[in-house]
Amino acid sequence: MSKSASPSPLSSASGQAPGCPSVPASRRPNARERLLDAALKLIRETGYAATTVDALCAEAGATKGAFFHHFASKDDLAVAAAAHWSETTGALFETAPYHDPDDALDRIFAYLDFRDALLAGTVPEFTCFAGTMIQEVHESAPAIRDAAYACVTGHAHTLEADFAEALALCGPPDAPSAQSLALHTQAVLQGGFILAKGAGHAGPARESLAHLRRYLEQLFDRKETGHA
Amino acid sequence: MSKSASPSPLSSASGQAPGCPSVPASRRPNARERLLDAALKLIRETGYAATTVDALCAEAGATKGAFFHHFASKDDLAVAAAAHWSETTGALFETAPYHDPDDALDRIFAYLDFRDALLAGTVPEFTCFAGTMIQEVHESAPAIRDAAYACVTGHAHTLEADFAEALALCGPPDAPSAQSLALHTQAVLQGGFILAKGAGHAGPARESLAHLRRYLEQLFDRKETGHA
DNA sequence: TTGAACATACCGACTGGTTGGTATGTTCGC
DNA sequence: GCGAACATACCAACCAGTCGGTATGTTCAA
Repeated sequence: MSKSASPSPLSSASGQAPGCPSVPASRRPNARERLLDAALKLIRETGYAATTVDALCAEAGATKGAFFHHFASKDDLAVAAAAHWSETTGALFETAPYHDPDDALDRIFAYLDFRDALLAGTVPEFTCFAGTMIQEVHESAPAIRDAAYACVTGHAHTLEADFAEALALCGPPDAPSAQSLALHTQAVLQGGFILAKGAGHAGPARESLAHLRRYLEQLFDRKETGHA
Repeated sequence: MSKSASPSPLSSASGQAPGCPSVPASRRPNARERLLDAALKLIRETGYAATTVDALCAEAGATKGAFFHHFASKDDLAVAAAAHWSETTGALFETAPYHDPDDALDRIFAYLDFRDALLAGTVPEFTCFAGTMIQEVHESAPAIRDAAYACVTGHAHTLEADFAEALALCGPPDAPSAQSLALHTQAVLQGGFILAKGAGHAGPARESLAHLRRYLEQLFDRKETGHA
């Protein structure tokens, strides 16, 4: 995907240590959910291979027994976490206000504004879980790679209708396809995330997003509108 | 960076098993060099954390003793491998023919052609060693992250002069900086690599490169030239 | 020219801590 | 009292890193 997170909605895994007496661990949202949230957090911070099952359990306030009760293996958790990521970010994007404008092109630029606004907080908070996993396991764990890539293409797909509509209204005759544009949008975001990780801040991601905005403004011959 | 590799020049690590009688291991390019080549290959295939020192040694036809004779730690090798990557790809790009055209903008489009031509072979052969490492270690190993990010920015820097010249000749009045354009170029490449890893082939990377070309054509008001 | 002193490059068995995964309970809602 | 949801104890494989040793120079004083 490329779905990134605003600090709050996606950083929900509690770091509560096992043994904390206030709330019995088994009474909080079930261990499966907590383990999935922990996976999103830790894997975005340190990558898949470097995230151990023990660390996942500690972060989630669960035990190994709970882990292997819900997931057949670490890889199995990764696949489930990809689905979890799609759900979480899917909800975030579905209810976001960038769908409001009547004009398709306005919605696209509003989407870019929204993505820019998500570039807040620390690097692991706004970068993409799916992109991180794809890069790490693409050769070694096809099941995880496919699940993570489906997050990306799935999210890109939600942009296609707007691109198609904008293309029909004011696209140039030799325009690329809506699908290609939607995927390129995600590629720019993913690339921006990598540079942001290298730089240690969102700066490069913001700049690439601005270039993408300019590209689309030129492509659709819209020179104003954007506020970013 | 974002330097990627043509199959041949960057896939040089020999997989010769230890004990192969034809050429005594100690007579081939020294163990340090072989270990660095092995690092480029294996880390691009399976990532940094999942690449073990033993696997590196096996790939290089070296022993653990040789490994820790030349490198203080696995992290130390990663930093050295980043420098090695910069040297290897630096030589590839320096001697590439895209510098030939007299016009700066022509050189930029020739660079894009060259990058497109590098998108051959298998995914691990054309993707970027530096980008892979940045994503994995950005939070956990600052020294490696910085070394890898320096590969990217260093390569981007080699494009800045051409962008500056093109900007001066035919850039729009409100154009972005040469530095920002050079960095965005790398972001698009990196993002394309991630999608390519997810898809299992270079297709998405090629498409994003085509979008980048179109962006630059529009920005510099050059509608022909490109062949891609 | 020789040979002691030192340096570099490499070898591979070993270690102690870690890892993913298992085996065997316990708890509790129904 | 039964099965899902956990917990605890444990294990074999694996991992990065160590260490004593060898082979092959290089340096330089006698």
